[in-house]
Amino acid sequence: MTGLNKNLSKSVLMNIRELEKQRRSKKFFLRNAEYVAKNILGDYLVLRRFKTTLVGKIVETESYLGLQDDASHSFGGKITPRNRIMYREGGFIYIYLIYGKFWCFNIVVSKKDNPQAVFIRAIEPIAGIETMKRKRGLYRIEKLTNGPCRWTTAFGMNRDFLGESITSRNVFISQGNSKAFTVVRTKRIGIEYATQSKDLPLRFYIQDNPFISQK
DNA sequence: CTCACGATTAGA
DNA sequence: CTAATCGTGAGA
Repeated sequence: MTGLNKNLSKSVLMNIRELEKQRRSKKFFLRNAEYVAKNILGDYLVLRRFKTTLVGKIVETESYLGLQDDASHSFGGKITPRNRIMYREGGFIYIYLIYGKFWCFNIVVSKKDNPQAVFIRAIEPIAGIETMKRKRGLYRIEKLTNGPCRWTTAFGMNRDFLGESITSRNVFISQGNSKAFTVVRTKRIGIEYATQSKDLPLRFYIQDNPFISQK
């Protein structure tokens, strides 16, 4: 816990201008899903709304490769009203409801008609923590954002964000100021239905980060 | 129109 | 371990 508190207080020193200066460009999201998933670890997800700004460090991601990946919603070129956004060029939000109550947040990446996505599985809370606690109805920080639908709840992410840009003034990714960590690579979680691709090592996380999702 | 189910979570 | 909970997508 001591180490965690130290990290948090250090990060809070960042201000919004600093974050804006390092904002990831549209061009960055034209890269493939593996590249983006790996390289946004340590980056900051920034959500500005009304008076509060929520910031979280991205600590766990998965890549979904699209056409050839039977775990992906766009496998085999499938197009539905829900996943249509995946077929646009990278830089948009693909968010969907799961189990009737949770929201899964993805960033569409790669070029138009190459429907790849990066799934953000966990973040470390950095700023706006009181708001996150309130939205989660939970006051212990350890379980605030350590899961794909826990952090989206903490950030108030929902269907309103479907198709929105991830490079806008109010919603963006800011390049991390330190990449001094080890990246662990494993197979993806919760995709047992995918017979061919389920064991591909497409999940990435920051080693020893306390906010990695529990299996 | 019907109906099975999910890139999860909380709670027993 | 299981229930929760509803939009989505496939099929009739």
